[in-house]
Amino acid sequence: MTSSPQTSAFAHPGGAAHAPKADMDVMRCLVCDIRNRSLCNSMDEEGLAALAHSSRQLLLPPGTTIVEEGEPALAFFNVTRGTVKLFKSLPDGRRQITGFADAGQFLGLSTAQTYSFGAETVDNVRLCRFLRPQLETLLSDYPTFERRLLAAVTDKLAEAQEQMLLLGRKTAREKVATFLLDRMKAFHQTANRRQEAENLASVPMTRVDIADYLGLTIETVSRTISAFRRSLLIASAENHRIRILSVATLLNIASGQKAD
Amino acid sequence: MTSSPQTSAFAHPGGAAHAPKADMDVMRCLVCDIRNRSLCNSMDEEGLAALAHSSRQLLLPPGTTIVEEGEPALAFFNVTRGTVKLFKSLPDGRRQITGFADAGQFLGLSTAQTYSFGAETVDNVRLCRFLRPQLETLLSDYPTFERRLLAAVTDKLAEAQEQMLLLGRKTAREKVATFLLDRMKAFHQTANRRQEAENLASVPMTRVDIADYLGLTIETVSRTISAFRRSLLIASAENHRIRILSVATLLNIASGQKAD
DNA sequence: TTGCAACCTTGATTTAGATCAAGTCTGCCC
DNA sequence: GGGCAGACTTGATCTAAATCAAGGTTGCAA
Repeated sequence: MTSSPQTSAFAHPGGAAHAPKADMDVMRCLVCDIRNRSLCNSMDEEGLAALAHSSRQLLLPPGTTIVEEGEPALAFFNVTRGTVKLFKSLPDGRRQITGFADAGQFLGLSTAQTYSFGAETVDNVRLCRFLRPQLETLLSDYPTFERRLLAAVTDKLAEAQEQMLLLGRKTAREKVATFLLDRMKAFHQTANRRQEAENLASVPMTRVDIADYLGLTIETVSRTISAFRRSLLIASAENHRIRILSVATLLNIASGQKAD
Repeated sequence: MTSSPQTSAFAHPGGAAHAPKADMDVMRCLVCDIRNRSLCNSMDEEGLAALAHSSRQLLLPPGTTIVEEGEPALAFFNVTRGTVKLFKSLPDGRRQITGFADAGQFLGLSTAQTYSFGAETVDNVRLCRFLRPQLETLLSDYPTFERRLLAAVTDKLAEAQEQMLLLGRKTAREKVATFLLDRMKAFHQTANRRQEAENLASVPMTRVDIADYLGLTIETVSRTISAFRRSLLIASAENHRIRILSVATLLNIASGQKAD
């Protein structure tokens, strides 16, 4: 059910950017291309230098374990490229993906000693790792950063509630329609040139991941996507993308009005 | 599906405690019996006075609307007695209860202009209402309070992820077992005398609410509880309580090991 | 003390989605 | 360019939980 983890964010020193330490490091956050869509947009220039100083950048291939369920919660992460999946599992292996963190999203918060969830890269991922003590210093030193994090966690909670509505009360058809629209929104938010993103959804994850995210089986996901394609609501595009041909119809389906 | 709201937390001035304003109000938080199990335990004596000053206490009967989906997010609440249900709905009336807030829990956070969820009392509820500007002042003036809120929201997010696992991947039997154990934990945390709470779960909500919380129908909830009762895993107790006769077995069931 | 409304339980039947079972497609390594 | 592995699709069948359909309980109000 889970693709086999190949490496870990901790046992992967080679993954860190091997740029000349001193000078480059002060600049990293200042020149970050997705800074404005992340937590880091709460920082002034001095704060950005502090962020760069408090974190290390990691480059990870697909299938890499970032966080392991039950392991000590040592770090906090900010995704700056690619997509990460977060999940929880039952002892017998059943798995629920609780969310996908795309560029600009954070992960790894925990008040417990250990992580209550796992996290793994979906594709090639770049992220900034903050060790806990350093994160806490940042929160204390930069109140605007802390306020921004509070807002970000509040948003994540609202997202989680939306996903509970999906998991508990939506049909397979409604779930898949919602998912495709969400992936379109995610692509809009991370794509650099807006034009090319028009009506495109980024779907770098496998059917297994989609099924584990929507509380379905891979067969049901596949059948439902095929049905949408047959109805000309969507079409395949290159690079793990899907083109949404009728946003309006999909919106209707996603919210329970059964238009086809 | 929803019990008809009778009143609202805003159109209910009579619900506020009608104690002599000045003196009593400074004391309210200082003498609060569940303070230590809530956000407010982050405050020193001066902070408690500020809390009392920034909030109003409300007493609300069962079925009262506290927060309405889509309405302006004007206030933040701290439950100090009773149980509140939080939910989201689809246009056709399908509903998902995303959580129950018992005494000591907060509700009403939002970064948007409007609430993305509804909230309604389950039984007789006492809560403290903070208007937004006043909450923001508190967060700025009392960094320990803000840090405590961040931790509380982080915990809520972890809870939400656990609930997604339940909704997406657990069977009806596993869902109900998990629910009963959670209600036992909730009762332990809010009961004043620990002894009497031993193995008791507080279940003030109806079957409709339980079904909407677990993503099931009322019939399935009823049948599953009946089956547990027949297997002597649980027994009814007075006052909307259920006695858990075998915590260990229920724990096994809840986590997917199918012991009966 | 009776009547009613809200809530809950139990049984019979149906069904959406799971499971079981073949294929097909894609890209990649030799 | 042939073979193979991993990912995806499609069809046939099964089943857990939904739906449909009665009743039974409880507590309150007249």
